[in-house]
Amino acid sequence: MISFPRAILHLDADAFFASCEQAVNPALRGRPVITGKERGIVSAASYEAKARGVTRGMRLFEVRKICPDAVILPSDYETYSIFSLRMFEILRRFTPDVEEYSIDEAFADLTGLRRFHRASYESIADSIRKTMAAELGFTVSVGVSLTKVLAKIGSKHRKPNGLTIIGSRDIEEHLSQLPVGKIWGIGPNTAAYLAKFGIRTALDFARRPESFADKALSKPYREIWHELNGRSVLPVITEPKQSYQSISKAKTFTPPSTDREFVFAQLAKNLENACIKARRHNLAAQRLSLFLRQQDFRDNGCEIKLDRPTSYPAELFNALHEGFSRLYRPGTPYRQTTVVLADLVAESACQYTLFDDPVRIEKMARLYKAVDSLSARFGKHTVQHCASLPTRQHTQHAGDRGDLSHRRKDLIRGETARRCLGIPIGKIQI
DNA sequence: TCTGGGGTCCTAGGACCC
DNA sequence: TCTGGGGTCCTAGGACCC
Repeated sequence: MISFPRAILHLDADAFFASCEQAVNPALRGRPVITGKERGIVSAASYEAKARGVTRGMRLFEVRKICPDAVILPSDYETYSIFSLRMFEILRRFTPDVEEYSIDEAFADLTGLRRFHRASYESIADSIRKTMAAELGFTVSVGVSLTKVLAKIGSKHRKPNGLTIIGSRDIEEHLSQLPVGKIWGIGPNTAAYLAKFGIRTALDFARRPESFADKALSKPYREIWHELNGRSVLPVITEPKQSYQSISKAKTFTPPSTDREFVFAQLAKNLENACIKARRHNLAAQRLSLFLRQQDFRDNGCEIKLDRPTSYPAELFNALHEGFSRLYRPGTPYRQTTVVLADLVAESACQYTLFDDPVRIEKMARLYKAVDSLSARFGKHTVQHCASLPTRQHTQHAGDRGDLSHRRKDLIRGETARRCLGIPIGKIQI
């Protein structure tokens, strides 16, 4: 248990995706910018758009009504990833202890660095904020406190371009304003549960005795309770994420379909995509899960244990088909399919069992190596399995576009982002 | 918040074993 | 056969995050 007071910083980019778009294209600055065109709902909205009433998750036709001059763009993850990397790099100039929490958020441990920087924690945080704004071309919001949970409350307190320090004497004041459901890690279910005990605000929660936390709550919530009381129990995780526990691919289609072949093709395509990602990370799955979501949003799924870890669709189609047949009900309209590759292990760690056919497996490995290199040159799904072909017929929506002009555009945009930040041109893997 | 896509972690309970 | 206690492993499902 860490016993001396810590200074944990949380940094949150303001309207990150929209800000990146404005940073690469100065003509968009000062204008309402929205990303998420490919999904039909708002992923991110610039502050100009938010001022006009645009919110996250809003449907785009609605946006066009309330904000006809909105610039609506498809998401461009390569550009966002480049800005994200630069953001973490800037933070590491101030402290080596950085946790890359998500594409637009980071935690950092500043404890003990006042002497090194000859500055208070507040002015270190302020320098970080200002450096970000100067070098990225958009603002971030920052919170500093004794724990991760409190730092996160701080960064949310004032946005955009905010800096909030929550010292031990300020904790109560901040918590008394905050509904318990707004705390990081407490969702609607837990908020409703806590309400049964008369807990409405974060302060109500923090004030309950430890015996309450021990008796009534599970581990994640006990940890939050400690953190709210200024005791740091959640570490800043500085090791970069190496691997995945699972890889999933999902796709919603509108309108919902009752066509067996079409629904299976969607599933098969998800499987191919999940496998491509697994191979890129040199991972192989020992378990395959699939889910079908009906029109009414009910899910049913099943799970299949695999005989041997694999990332080759050809080896998985039998299992996929078997699972699908178990789940599929004729006449039921489905709107989404999902594939999950789980129990992932490093490919290099895979051993042949007595029952495997090494020759066949080697052949398959060579085949997929060829498929992957063709895709690298000519684009994803240059080579595709027959079973996933029937997705082509009615999904002409954005996202399924295969034409080269989009790809060309993406490349150009990626280069623009690099030039913006002075990064050498080269392929980035997301 | 009427709902897109991609993840993580925790717990309860059953199976099985000594 | 009313019959302890304890451990491990696995799975289903819940809850939450961005």
